Amino acid sequence: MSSKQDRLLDIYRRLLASYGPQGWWPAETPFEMCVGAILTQATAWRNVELAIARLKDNDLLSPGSLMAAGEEVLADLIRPSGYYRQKAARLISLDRYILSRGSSMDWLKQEDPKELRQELLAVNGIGPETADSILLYAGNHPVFVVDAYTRRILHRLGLIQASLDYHRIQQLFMDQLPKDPALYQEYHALIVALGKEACNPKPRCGLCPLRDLCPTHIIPESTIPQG
DNA sequence: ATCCGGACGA
DNA sequence: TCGTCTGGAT
Repeated sequence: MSSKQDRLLDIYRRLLASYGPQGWWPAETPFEMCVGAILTQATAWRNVELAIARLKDNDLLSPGSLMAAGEEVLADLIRPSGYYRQKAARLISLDRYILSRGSSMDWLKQEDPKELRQELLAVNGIGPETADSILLYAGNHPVFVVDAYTRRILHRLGLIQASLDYHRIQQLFMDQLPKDPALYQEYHALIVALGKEACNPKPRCGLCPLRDLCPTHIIPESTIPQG
């Protein structure tokens, strides 16, 4: 029987059964993963793919190459991913940091994730979600990634207040789930799948595999909370 | 018009 | 806490 303790694991099993393994992160190298993490900030992945393809065409997906290209060239290439001036500056900050640590990027998997997190957060353009994404998907560290979908979905499921902060939402997952990076990688990806397919800002509960355990879908439409 | 796999500065 | 950054898809 499922108690309150393993509800998140139960939700995970349902999402996996409905959507299948997502196989995240879609990148060929750790460096490409980090670049994607910056480019996808508040941006649909579809647009990020265009930007990454353009970088790849110009051989700019290796450490050092972004800095060498220069901010303006970079901005022009990543234009389809939006926020292109900000993100060009952020990619250069990222590249500088990676060069300072070693371009093989082995350190990302080998060093203490708590120390790495502090360093990442000190880089311009890397906030909590981006830092944790890099730790989880490029470093294979057991750090759960929280994004806007995660907060919205948990709130609609009645599991948290909409105002609960990043760290506490992260703790909720990490307290209830085994510290397994493969599990965290798949779970976050499945949450994003649910957020895209069904749990939109205007929820499409008819498509939702969790609707039978969600209090939101039985509320009349006019009173559905918009948070 | 609305919404995207946020972060930063005021 | 809020305004801003920006293009692309629906």
